[in-house]
Amino acid sequence: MSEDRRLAVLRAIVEDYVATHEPVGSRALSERHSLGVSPATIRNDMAALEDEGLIAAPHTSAGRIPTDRGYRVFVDRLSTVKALSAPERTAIVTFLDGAVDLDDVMSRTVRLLAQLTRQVALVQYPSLTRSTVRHVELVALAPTRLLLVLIADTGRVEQRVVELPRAMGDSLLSRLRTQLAERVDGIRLSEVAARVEDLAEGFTADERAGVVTVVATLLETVVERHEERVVLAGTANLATIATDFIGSVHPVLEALEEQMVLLRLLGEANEALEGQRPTVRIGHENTVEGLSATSVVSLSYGRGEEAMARLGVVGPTRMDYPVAMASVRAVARYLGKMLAEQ
Amino acid sequence: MSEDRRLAVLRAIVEDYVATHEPVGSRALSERHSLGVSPATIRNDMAALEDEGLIAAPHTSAGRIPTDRGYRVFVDRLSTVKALSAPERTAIVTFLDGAVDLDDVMSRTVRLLAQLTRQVALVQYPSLTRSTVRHVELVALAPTRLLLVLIADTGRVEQRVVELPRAMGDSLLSRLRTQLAERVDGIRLSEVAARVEDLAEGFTADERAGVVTVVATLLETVVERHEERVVLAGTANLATIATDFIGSVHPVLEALEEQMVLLRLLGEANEALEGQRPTVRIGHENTVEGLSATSVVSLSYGRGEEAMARLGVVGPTRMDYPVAMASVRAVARYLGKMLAEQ
DNA sequence: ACTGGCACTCAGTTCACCGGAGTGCCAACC
DNA sequence: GGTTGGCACTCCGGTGAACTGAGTGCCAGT
Repeated sequence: MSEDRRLAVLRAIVEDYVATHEPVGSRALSERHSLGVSPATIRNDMAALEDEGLIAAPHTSAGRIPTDRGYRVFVDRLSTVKALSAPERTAIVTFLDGAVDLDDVMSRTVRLLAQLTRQVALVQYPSLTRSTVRHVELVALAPTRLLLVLIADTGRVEQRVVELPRAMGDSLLSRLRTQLAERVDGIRLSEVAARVEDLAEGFTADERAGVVTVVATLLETVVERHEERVVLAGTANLATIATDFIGSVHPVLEALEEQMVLLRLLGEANEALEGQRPTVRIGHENTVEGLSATSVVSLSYGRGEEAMARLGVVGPTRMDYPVAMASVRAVARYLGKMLAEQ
Repeated sequence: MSEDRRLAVLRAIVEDYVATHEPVGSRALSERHSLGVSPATIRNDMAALEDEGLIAAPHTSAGRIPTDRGYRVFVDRLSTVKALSAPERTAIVTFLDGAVDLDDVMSRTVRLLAQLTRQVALVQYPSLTRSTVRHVELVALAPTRLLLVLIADTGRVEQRVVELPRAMGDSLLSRLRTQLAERVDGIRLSEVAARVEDLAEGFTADERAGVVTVVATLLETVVERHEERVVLAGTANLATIATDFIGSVHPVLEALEEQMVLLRLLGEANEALEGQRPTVRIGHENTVEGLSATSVVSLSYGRGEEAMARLGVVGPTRMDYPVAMASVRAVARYLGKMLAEQ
């Protein structure tokens, strides 16, 4: 009993099951795939695969369905990330070009990915800490109130209202503005803290209270995990495949409404981008409660070599992994390219 | 046969049906409500209500359920918008206070409303055209590239990258900045166009090309319907009540993913705020395809007298209208108050 | 090592049956 | 005239028996 054929049988089972959503039996397999052996032989292989824990039968006289471990083997050893078709690639380009600002880019990207994969898509905003400051602006709203606007080179804009302990004159404001610009424009967000900690020293005792407040707000903006924003689309795709989820769509939808959960699903952005294969987390490998029947395919995107954030799709374990992986990779690449051009 | 009692029967039917989700019969009614008459009499009333088209029987020997018209009468004539309970009111305050910026306010508001009503909640961003300009800022990104940042008094920030036909010097840039600030700071967005149309006249022929580009981008930012942003939460609540929707949740989720649809659902913000009762659109009254089995309860919110945008909830026709209306009103009021303080 | 044959298992469907909830109507009552 | 109890009728939904068919596991033969 050759190892090769057994894996071929596993692949056939995964492919058929993903296509039909029904347990697949030995006869159907021998008819639809050219395995060159009879159903009886396939049954022997299936028994072996079942012993290995790669497939399972929902009940005695039904066909087999892949287990999470079966999908794992399929993803790791039996599938290649194929390229997208030409129409799909042009779809990506036409869909994403013409976005007017970062919000627009993100929302188009997530909808595109949902449409390509027919799954729920997630896209994380470019990480603030991994980008650089394009400009920091202070706008006077009232005598004791400023608006602090931080613009990152990815196009991302963060703003905070600053309540000053006392009024700040125009001249102080413009000096502060200049000083801030000198110190942080063009600097990586992660280094901003170090650059501004002694900023107040250049000001008189009178002025310091206001300056300190501004600096504190700036640090807050830079550090905060609020930076990690994730947008999501395609929840309607959950409904069509609801039958898979044992307890209906509810727990899944619920989990997906939590930003924290989305972040955990996507995982950490890794530094090296080149040659990355999408990360696939299958079923129980996923530690988020309520999502143990789903898989996540995700990948970092970024400019050049450097990862900025992640994007991916969430779907039932019996999703079409090759398509999902190909789409995720293609979209991540194009998005990275777009952000680099900005 | 008194009109009053017939309406009391209708009210009882609506209330019971909303509570149990099951057709309600005459016996159950006489037991659970003190109508003071026997089931037989109630049956007579029910027959009359059915003739009027306010209730219907799913089949011969079942109880009755309200029709869309029945809900209409219930909402218009039989229900008052009761005040929220004290814990609910404190929940609103604690939930919304501590938001750091407008995005945060919007996302907290929509989640709050979803939680209070256990429905899908919608909140529209404060309309740009109805607010005033707090500040317009130009940030040089590159010799031929500017970032135009428009900050509205609601805290809303819009940004656009401007590609200049030729490089713009520092002095021109700062003159342009000053001129812009003079003309539009503190002005209603709707009047910005009129204020800047002749801006280029104050510049030399050389300078004009750049100025015109900036002005054009500003107008685009101000006019665009892109301004109408709607956030949504609570889609998980759809799943628990999925049984109501004939064709499952799918068409509903799909419709809710379209921004345009959300806007149509919420409707136009009306000018007068005071004493407003939430607008209720019931079942087929709703023209959006795929949502003919849902109702929408919505209301304008704003600062002082003036409406800025709308918020509301979407749910099955058999939702608890009094609760939905009360929650929508309370949240709209508090949100208006918060934005006024900014 | 592969194959055909065969007995066995078990989900899902169909069908008939029954109980219960609810109605509509009628005759009696106040 | 409005209200009530009584009663025949309808029809949904649940239960259980019988049947079908897909699929398996195993064995003996090649």
